[in-house]
Amino acid sequence: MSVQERKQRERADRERLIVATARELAEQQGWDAVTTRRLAERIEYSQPVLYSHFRGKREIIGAVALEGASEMAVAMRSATAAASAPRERVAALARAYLDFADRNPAVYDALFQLDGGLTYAQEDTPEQLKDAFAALMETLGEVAGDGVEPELFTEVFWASLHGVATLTRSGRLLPEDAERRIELLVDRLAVI
Amino acid sequence: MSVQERKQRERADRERLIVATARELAEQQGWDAVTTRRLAERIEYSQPVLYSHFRGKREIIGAVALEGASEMAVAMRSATAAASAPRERVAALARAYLDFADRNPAVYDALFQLDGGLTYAQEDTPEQLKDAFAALMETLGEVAGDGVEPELFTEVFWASLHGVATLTRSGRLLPEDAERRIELLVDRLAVI
DNA sequence: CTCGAATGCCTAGCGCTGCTAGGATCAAGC
DNA sequence: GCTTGATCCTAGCAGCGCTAGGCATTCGAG
Repeated sequence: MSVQERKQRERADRERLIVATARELAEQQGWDAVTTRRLAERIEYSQPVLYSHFRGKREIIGAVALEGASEMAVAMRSATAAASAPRERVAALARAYLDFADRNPAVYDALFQLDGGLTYAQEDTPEQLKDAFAALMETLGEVAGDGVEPELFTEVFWASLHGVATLTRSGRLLPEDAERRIELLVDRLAVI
Repeated sequence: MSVQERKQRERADRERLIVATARELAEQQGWDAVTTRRLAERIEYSQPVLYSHFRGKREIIGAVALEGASEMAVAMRSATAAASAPRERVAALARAYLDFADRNPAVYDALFQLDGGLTYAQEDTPEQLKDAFAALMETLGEVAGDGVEPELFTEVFWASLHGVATLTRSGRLLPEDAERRIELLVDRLAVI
């Protein structure tokens, strides 16, 4: 039995290596540079090995996305934990969100721009994604305002942050006014 | 001279044909299906002809984007012209924006998701893009609220709409609550 | 201990992509 | 009538995601 266990462990290790390497490569040179050939070379296996772990490139993106969702949830919760007043918590959340997108563009793309084969906003949505949304809602739910469902409010706030994040990174918004945009969003959307 | 003029005219016609065909193909089957081979076949010329008009696929996407920007500006202006009260104008604008994104997903991608080699928010930004932003600002500038620059407010509102548009289309937001999201955004962001 | 079965991995290759070099064809100008 | 230049095509390059097929190695049964 011990031999089988070792093999399973090694296989799991290799799978983690694939995901970590894909992520690293994507952060360094963008997702376009993450080709199955380059990825295989970096993990020092042949291409077909990738397909014994994942159905294809899409699933590898999905794996990076799930990893990123967990990290993002942690980042947002720890940012909001430090603030006590609701308004400051929301601002801290918004900053944490945009900061994560800024520091981990490839992970952010895997999560919200690319097709990682994941389902969102459904029952079979992966736990990591549900939890990241839950992390948003924990802070945003209490500033939704009367008669507005926390879910709906969270979606709208999230969409706004997402718009700012993506338009900024693609050069469609200039980064200079980032902080002022956050302030405006928080002040207008959140009901204190 | 007349011969040369005819040739120039034919060349311009062919360029329009390329852009129109690329757009059509993208709307029908997505941008991934717009390959230089397929595009060349549809316009009944060989591949290299495309490169005598555009530097590459990216520039073709950019051309579709510029065309789309003009149409979007028209759509937004005609939608807001019908409404008299500021609040209704803003709501009409938001609906027109999201409606355009919904009806012309490939064009919207060319404009705001893909790399069409265009510059945004700069001096050398193409007129069509500046004008589309101007169309937004015409309506949004008057509900920015005291002490908030119309430009900044327009950017934030636009980013929010963009977030809703992209997250909805990629299945990350469910389309059912679309109208309620619009109402919430308008009510909270716009200062009447 | 031996031998067939199963596993793990690699080489090679398919059909596709964006893009380009080089040659054929045809019209314009002297 | 010949040359020159523009126009367009065929053919091909390197790289892409993905997979078929075969070679070792390891495992389990006799």
